[in-house]
Amino acid sequence: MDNKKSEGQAAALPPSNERPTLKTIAFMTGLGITTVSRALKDAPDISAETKERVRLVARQIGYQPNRAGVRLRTGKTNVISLILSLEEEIMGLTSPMVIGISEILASTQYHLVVTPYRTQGNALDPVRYVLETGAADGVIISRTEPKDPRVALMMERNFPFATHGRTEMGFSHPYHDFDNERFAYEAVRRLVEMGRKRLILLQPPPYLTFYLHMRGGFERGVRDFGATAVPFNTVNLDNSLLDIREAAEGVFSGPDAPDGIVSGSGGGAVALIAALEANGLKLGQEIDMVSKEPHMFLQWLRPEVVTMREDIRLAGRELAKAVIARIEGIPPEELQTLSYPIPTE
Amino acid sequence: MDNKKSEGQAAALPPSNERPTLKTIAFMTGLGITTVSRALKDAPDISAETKERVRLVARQIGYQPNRAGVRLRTGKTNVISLILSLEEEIMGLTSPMVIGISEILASTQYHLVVTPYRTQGNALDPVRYVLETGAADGVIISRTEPKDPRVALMMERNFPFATHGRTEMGFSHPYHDFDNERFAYEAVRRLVEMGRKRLILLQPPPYLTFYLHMRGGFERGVRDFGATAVPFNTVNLDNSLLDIREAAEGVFSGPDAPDGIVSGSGGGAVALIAALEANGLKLGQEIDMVSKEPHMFLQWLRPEVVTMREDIRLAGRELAKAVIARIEGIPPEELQTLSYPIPTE
DNA sequence: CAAAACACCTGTATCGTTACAGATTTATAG
DNA sequence: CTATAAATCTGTAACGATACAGGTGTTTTG
Repeated sequence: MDNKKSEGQAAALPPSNERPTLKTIAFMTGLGITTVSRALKDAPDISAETKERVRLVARQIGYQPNRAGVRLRTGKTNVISLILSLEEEIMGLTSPMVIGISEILASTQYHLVVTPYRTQGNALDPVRYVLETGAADGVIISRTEPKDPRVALMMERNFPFATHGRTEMGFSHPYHDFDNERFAYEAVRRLVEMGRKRLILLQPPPYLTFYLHMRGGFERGVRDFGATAVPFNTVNLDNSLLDIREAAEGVFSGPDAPDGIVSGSGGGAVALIAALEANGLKLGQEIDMVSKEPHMFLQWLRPEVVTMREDIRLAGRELAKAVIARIEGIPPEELQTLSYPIPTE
Repeated sequence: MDNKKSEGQAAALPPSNERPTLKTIAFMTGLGITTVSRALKDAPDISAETKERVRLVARQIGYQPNRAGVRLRTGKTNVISLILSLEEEIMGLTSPMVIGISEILASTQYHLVVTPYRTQGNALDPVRYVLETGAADGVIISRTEPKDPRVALMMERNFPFATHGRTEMGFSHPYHDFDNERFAYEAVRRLVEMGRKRLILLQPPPYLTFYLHMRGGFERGVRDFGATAVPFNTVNLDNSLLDIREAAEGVFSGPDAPDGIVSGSGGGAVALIAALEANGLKLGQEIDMVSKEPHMFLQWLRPEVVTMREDIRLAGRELAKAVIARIEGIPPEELQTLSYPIPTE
C-alpha cells in the first residue's frame, strides 16, 4: 500500500543493460523522470543536492540524451547542414572546409550533415529540403550570389544560416569571406612593381559575389598603378583546367598578349602556367604571375609565382561558429568576419 | 452516435497547415493512421486501391516521413557516418571522398554525417560513439590497419561498415581499396626501364595496411627487375611536406644517393621534387620519378614525372554502395572491390 | 446455414524526451 | 494556529511512426 510511492514513474522498470535513458537514472536515483530531465538541464525548481546526485549518476553510467527523442519532442535537431555542390571544385576546397567545421562542432552537441545538390541550377533544392523537413538547425552555404535566392528564402523564414561569401541584398546576415578585393588589388600592385603592364585576371564566374570583389580590386589596381586590363572572359574559375589552359593558350599566342597574370585559384594557375610555357614564355622573364596557393605546389614547383594563401579551414571554423551563434540568437551584425590574404614567403 | 466511426484515429484533427504527417493523410483519406502507414510501405494486407489513393495524396501534399519519429520508434537512423581524422591529409583526399559518397546517398534516404576524431590514438572514439549512441546505421572508415581495432569492434557488434583499405584479420568485411601493390610494382618497372637502379619509396606510415601493399609491390619490383632499394624510412606520407622535403634533401645529398623515386602521393612528390632540385638534380636527367597524381599539377608542371591516378571519388561511391548493401544484408564477400592505377593521358 | 477462412482496416501502446499543470511538504505570514 | 507562499518534486500528454493484437464484413467450406 505504502509502496504506491514507489509505483510512480521512476520504479516502473529495472535498469536493464541497454543504453541508459532518463528512466534508468530515475530508477537509480528514485526520482521521477521529469525531475531527472529538469535536473540535467539545471532548472531552477530542482534542489542543488538533487541536481548533483543526478549529474553524478548520469556521468557514472554514461548517459547521453537520445537525439531522436529530443528531436521529436522539441524539433531541435542538433544538426548543422553543409550544402555542397557535387560538381564543385577542381581543387578540393571541401576538405579543409569540412575539417574546419568539424573542429568546431566536435566540442558541441552538433553533428555535421553534408547535403549535396547536383548542378548549378538546383542550388535552391537542398535549402528547401532543409527548411521543409526541418533537417537541421542551421545551414552553411557557399558560392553566394549578390542577390542570392537561398539567402532570401532563409531570411524570409528566419532560419539560421551562414554564408561563405557576402551578398548585396540590403540586410545583414552571418558570413565569412576572404577579401578578394584586396587580393586582386595587391596582386596588381605586385605585378606593376615587377614592371608588368598588360594584365589578365582568371576570375570567378560573373554571377558569384566574389566576382565583383575580385574584379573590383583588379580594376582599382589597374587604375591606381597604371596598368592595362587585357580581356580574358571566355573562361573562369568554374571551367575545367583543360578549358582554362586552352583559352589561355589562345590569349598568349594572340596579338597584344598579356605580360602579367592574376590567378584566382591555385588550380587555375597550373593551367595558366602550362599554357604560357606551351607558348614558349617563361615566368619571371617575359611574364609574371600572382596566384592563390592552396598548398606548396606553386611555391616549390614555380617559385617565380608570387603566391598568397587563403585559409579555408579557418573559414570553416568561422562559419561553424557563426551559425551556432546565430542559432543562439546573436544578432547577425556580430557574425560577419573577413579574412585576408596571407603572404607566403 | 453513428459518428463514433468518425471519431477514430483519422478524423481527430483538422489537416493544419504545418508539415504533413501520417495523420494529415489519414484525415484527408478518411483512413486510419495505421492504414496509411502500412499502405505507404506496401504492406500485403492493404488493398491495391487504398494504396493507390494513399500514395496519390501523399505525393500531392509532399509527405515526407518524420525522421525523428521513425528513428525513435524503429531505431533506424538513415544515416551513414564517415569517420574522419581532423589531422588527415596534406592534400585533400576528403573532398572527392565526400563528394563520391554524397553522389550515391543522394538517391537514397540516407544522410551523410561526418564524425571526426582528433588524433591518431583516438581513432576508436568515434566508432564507439556511433555504436553506443546508435548515431548511424553504417560507418565508413579509412586508414585501416592490418589488425584494426575499429574493424574488430564493429565485427563483434555485427555493425554494418565498409573500410577504405583492407585488413588482415582472418574474416571478410566490405572494403574498397586501391591496388597499391601494383602501383608500386609498375612504378619500379617504369623506373628500371628508364635505366634507374637505386630506388627510394615515399611510403605510408608502417602501421597502415597499405604500407604492406605498397612496400610489397616495391620490393617485388626491385627483385623482379633487378634494382636496389635505398632506405628512406625517416619520413612517410603522414609527415608534413616540409619534413619530407628536409629528409629527402638529406638522402639526395648523402652518399649512395638514389636515382629513382616512387612517391605514394602527389603532395609528397612535390616535396621530393623541391628537395632534389635544391640539390641541383634534374628530373629526367640524373633522376626519375613515378608518382600518384591527384590533379594535373605534376603532369603539367613536371611532365618528366610519370604519373598514375587514384580515383578517390570512385572509392567514395563504392564505399557508400558497400555500406548500404551491407545494411541490407548482402554478405560481405560480395562487397569487396579493388581499383587500379589509371595511367594519365 | 453455421463455422471457418479471408481480406482489409484500425486502436493501443511504445520509443525517449519535455511542456505543462498539478501535488506535496515545509516555511512564512497574519 | 490557519491560510499563503515557497521550494521541490511528479504524472500526463504529446511529438510522429510502427509493431501488435484485434475488429468487421464478406466469402468459402462442409
